[in-house]
This record gives sequence, structure tokens and C-alpha cells, in this order.
Amino acid sequence: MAGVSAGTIDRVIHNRGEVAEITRKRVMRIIRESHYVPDILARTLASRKIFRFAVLIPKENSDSSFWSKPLIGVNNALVEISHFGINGKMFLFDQFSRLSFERQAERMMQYEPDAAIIAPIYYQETLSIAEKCRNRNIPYIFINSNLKDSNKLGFVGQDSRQSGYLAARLMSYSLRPDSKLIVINISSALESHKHIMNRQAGFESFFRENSGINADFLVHHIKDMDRDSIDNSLKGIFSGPVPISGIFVTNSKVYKIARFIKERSIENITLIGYDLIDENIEYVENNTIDFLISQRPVEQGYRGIMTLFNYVVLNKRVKKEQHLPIDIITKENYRFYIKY
Amino acid sequence: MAGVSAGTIDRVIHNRGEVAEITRKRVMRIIRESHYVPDILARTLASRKIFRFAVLIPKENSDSSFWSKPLIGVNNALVEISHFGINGKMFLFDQFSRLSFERQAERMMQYEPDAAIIAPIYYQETLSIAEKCRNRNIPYIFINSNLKDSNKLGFVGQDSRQSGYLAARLMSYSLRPDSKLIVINISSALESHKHIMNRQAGFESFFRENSGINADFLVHHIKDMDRDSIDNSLKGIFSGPVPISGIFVTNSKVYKIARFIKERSIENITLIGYDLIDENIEYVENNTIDFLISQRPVEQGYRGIMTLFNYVVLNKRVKKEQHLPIDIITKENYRFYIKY
DNA sequence: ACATGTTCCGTGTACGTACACGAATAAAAA
DNA sequence: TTTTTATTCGTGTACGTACACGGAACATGT
Repeated sequence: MAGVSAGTIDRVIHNRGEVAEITRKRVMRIIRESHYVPDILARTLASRKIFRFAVLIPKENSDSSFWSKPLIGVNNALVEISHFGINGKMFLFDQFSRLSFERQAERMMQYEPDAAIIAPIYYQETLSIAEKCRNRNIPYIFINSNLKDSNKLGFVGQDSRQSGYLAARLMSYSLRPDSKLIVINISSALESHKHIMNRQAGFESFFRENSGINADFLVHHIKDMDRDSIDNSLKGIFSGPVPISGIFVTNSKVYKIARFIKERSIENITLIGYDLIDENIEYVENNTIDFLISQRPVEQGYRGIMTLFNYVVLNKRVKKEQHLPIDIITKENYRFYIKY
Repeated sequence: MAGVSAGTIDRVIHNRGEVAEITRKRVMRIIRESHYVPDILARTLASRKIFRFAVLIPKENSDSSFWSKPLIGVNNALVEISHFGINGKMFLFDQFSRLSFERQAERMMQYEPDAAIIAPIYYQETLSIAEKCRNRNIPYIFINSNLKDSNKLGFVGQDSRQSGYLAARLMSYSLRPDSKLIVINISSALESHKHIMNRQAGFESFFRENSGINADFLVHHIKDMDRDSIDNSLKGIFSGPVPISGIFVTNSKVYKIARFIKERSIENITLIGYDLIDENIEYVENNTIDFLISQRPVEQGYRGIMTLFNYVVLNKRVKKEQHLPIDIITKENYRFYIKY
């Protein structure tokens, strides 16, 4: 159509130069007008390029199997797009070690990826690695928790504030007069876990905004996560004079609270926590945990990879903020959510 | 590796004959041992075959926009796999007309698809079309509601009984003593809507199995869906002496009940229904509907196409029963679910 | 005048597979 | 023996793209 050979078209498409400006213009116009789109299959077949995707997230730890889930989603996605010449490499760090994060981040850069998924657990260190990515033109997205960073390609995760708000709504259904609610944060480093604070804030704001619903609640922080510390804290909480009608645990450690309640056969407590991990399922099964809020960890990993794929390989535009649904999990529906 | 040319390998792979048995065996062995997998990209590029996928589902109607959702999912999937030479064609029938179903089914067969998605609204007619598909070796899957049929490739939808069971659990949280629950089926042809009956059965069995929870409930059928009929039925229901603490509507028509409740400013009713359609969102927003149970209609369509794709094009094995999660929708989280 | 450089473009081969065609060989028929 | 037929296999081209290579045309320098 343009009166030139395929070679010239190719040079135009890839901005490889060596094309007269007038010809380039002509080719561009025809491409536009005829809605030509390169065949991605033929393209991958011909180009022997292997794309490298890096994933920098915490490794699963004994305290929570949460981070094994996004990894599953990542692998699912990698299998799905395996034909397109894509290599994925995981860089798993110790969630509780800043040093480990830095080490893996360093290793990731040495891998020289074409794109990356990052779980921004440590604020400063994340900014540093993000800066490096930007300098080397490596697009990156954040997963699970967000970070203000105008250079990021996107974010995949949950609106944590809204999830706390939702938890409060669920709590409100079983609220009894003359009783109170407890919010429990279980974390050794609360300040670096912004999403925990957001969940609490959302929970609180529900009762502020719905003043018709009368609710007293207390917030507790538990720093040490061993059994004795938990038990002692809870004993203190339960020894008060006012009966407790509900407990909201702001992360996946809710099973630690459930164990206490179950062992002592405490009744009439609506218990709400986060994440469909194995440790929690047991207590959902036996009705100790009433609701879990899940953030589709598997889908987070899946969408993370797919976003990189769409952007890097297919040259598509991608959504900057991808908020996954706030899934409400109960004994009756949890088994359908395990693969999400 | 086998000492033969690509042509022979090709004949072996496609069972095209004209290969000596001993060579065939040798090639097969090498394929197995070296884990050779044909490159889908090159395959699609070389073979000019166009696959035809047919979709036989109800068209959106004024009474419910539900069926517009699976269509979105279908189209999403078709776009995603568009490189692989796949044509999709929709055959939309009038949900309330048996004849329309038959007509579109007939048109579908004339299209001569390579695979099909069918919403089995009419029992006998579905069996008939399924039989035809089987005779012509057209794999088909059922969507949204299931049907016992050992020849189907699979089913994508929700466990309706379990969803009713879950609704009962949700109801139990706000149960007040000395009040009762109402179950309302709104349907002109209850017998052909098996899933409605299943939902009701699940709801009832919850209270049977959890005898600790004391609940009286009544079941009402409403056949005519116009406003006056609904209003009259509800007036009858609300005129009883025992206060009502909750209403469970077994399908997406819950907005018709919500309208009644909202207009009369009736308070303290937990209202639970199905499906995140526009008509219902309004009443979720203003707190009239407490919970909606959603069946991921968009994902149903998406998964339907993807299942056909995996089976027909990629020659993968597919799961026979794909139960999508029973999503619990509230005012706080509904906006995240709209695209599912 | 010639050599050299620059700009622009066409050609050829490759990617891994599908498939039509025909060649080689062996077996059967004449 | 020759001819025919069946069986088995290799070859060539195509799919739509990427990219190396080299050639043509023209400009620049000596």
C-alpha cells in the first residue's frame, strides 16, 4: 500500500531510523487509516527476545502463609503467557528483615529485568529501588500495599480503609446494647504497616459516620506475637466489666485470637479478621471466626504479571490503580475462594 | 532426533496416517521423552483455521439486566484470545419464550460452531440441542444453571443451594426474638427455574441444621411481577401480627421488594437478594438491601469462553464443574464487584 | 575525475508449524 | 521382466514478523 517493502515498514514500526521522513509519514498514515495492528504471534515467533519479569515479595513465613498466595497467581500467569517468551524470577525476602529486603532488591537489579513487581514493605528502601528502576527504564508495579510514587506503572491490591469500614458494617449487625467492641492490631512494627492503620481508621469512621448505631470500642496493640503475650493481653481485655460483643483483628493474625476464644469456649463474640490462610480456615470451620476479609492474594499476583505483560509485551495501556474486591468470607463460602 | 523430516513428525502429531507404524512409535516416544510441546503461536500462524464459538444465552430484558453481564465477559475473553483466529457469535433468545430459545438454537446449529456455550433455560429443548451437538462433535458447556448431562464439556456457575444456605447465615446475625423471616420467590415459571428452588432449599436447611438458632419463616411465591401484584402480596405479608426481621428474595428481583419497603419507610428489616444489577444497586446504596449475593456473571462468560479455548484450541483438559465464589455484596464493597 | 561516505531501501533468511505435492521404495499384478 | 499400485517419506512454500546484509542513489571530499 505504501509502495515500500516489508523491511521499510518494519523500520518505521520500530523507530529504527534509516527511513526518509516523507516515507515514514506515509507509512504511519496508512498504518493508522487501515487500523493495522502487528500480529503478536508472528512477532514473538520472529523475535527471539526473552522478557524477564522479576517479583520482589516476602517469602512465606511460619507466622502466616499469606505470601505463598500471590506467588501462586504469579506462576499461573507465567504459565498462561509462557508461549510469549517470558522468564519470571522470584526474589523472596524475609518480611521482618530490612536487610533481607535490600539484598533481594540488589539481586533483582543484577538480574536486569524488563519489568518488576514489588511489595513495598519497607518505605525508604522501596523508594530507593524504585529510583533505580526508573533510571534503568524498568517499569514496576506495587502489590498488596500501595505507595505514593508517580513513576510507578501501577498498583494491585485492596482499598484497606474501605475494608475496615466494611468490617464495621458487618459488626453492626450483631451489636448488642451495653456491650463493646474491640479492635486488635497484632504487629511488631505497626508504623511500617500502613494498611493496618488504614483498616482501623476505616472501622472507626464507620461508627463516626453512622451515629445512629451506638457502639463503644477500644483499640489494643499487641506487639509480641508469641502465645503467652497474646494470652496475657486477652486476659486483660476480657477481665473488664462490660461484655464484649465483637472483636476486629486488623490482619491475618486473627487465628491467634480465635484460639484463645475457642479454648475458653467464650460465646457470643463476633470475630472478624483478614485473609483466607490455612491457620484461619480452621476457626472459620468451627464458627469461631465469623467473617474473614480477603484481598484475593492469588489474583493480586496474577494481575501483577498480566499488567506487566500487557504493558511490556503487548504495548497496551494499563490501569494505574487496580483495586481488587473486598471479599467477605464465611464458613459457607470460603471453599470457593481458596484459589483466588 | 527421530531421523525423519518435519513432514513426518507433522503426520504423526495430527494422526494423518501415511507413517510406518515403527516410525510412528519412535516419534511418539521421542516426543514423550523430550517433553515436546507444539508451539501454539507457530501453529496458529501456519494453520489458517478459524474457530467458531457460539454463545446461546438470554438477551437482556427490561425486567433484569442480568444477562448483559455474561456477554461482557464473553467479549472480554474473545478480545484476549483474538490473535488465535477465533470468531464468536452470539445467539440471544427471549428468556420467557420457549419458541425463541428453539429458534436461536436452530440458528446456532446452522452457524456450525466448533464449540458452544449454552444457558439451559428450557430443560427439554436444551437436551435436544445438546444431543445435536453431541452428534456433530461440538463440545458445549452450560452456563449459570446446571443440568445433568454426562456429555457436556463442563459447567460454569454457582452452587445455588449453598448460596441460599449462606443467605440464611447472614440473616441469622440480625435475627430478633419473636419475629419471623420471609422467603419470597418471584417468578412466573418456578418449575423451570431449578436454581430458585435450590436457593430456597439451602436457606431452609441452614435453620434445620442449626437448631440452636430459633427462626420461624414463611415462604411466599409471587407469580406476577407487575407493581400492583407485588404490592398486594406484600401488604398481605406485612399485615400479619408477628413482626418481620428479615426477607430473603431468591433472585435478582429483590429491588421490587426493596421499593415497597423504602416507599413505606419500613425499618429494621434485613433484606437479602441476588445479583448486582443496576436495579438493585440503588437500594444497596440507600441501605434498603443489606446484602446481595452475586454469582460473578461477567466471569461466568469469561470462563465459559476460556474453557472452550483451552479445550478446543490448546487441547488442554478442563474442569467439569467450575463453581464460582458466592460473593457477598454490601454498600461498602459493591463498587469493586461491578466488573466481575 | 575518482574515491569515499551517507542516506534510504529491498532482499533473504529465520522463527516453528501446516499442508500440498511428488519422489522413492517396496509390494503386487501383469 | 515390466508395469501398476500402495506405502512411506522428504521437499517446498506459506503464515506475519524481525533483522542482518548489501545495493542503489546521491552527496561530499580530494
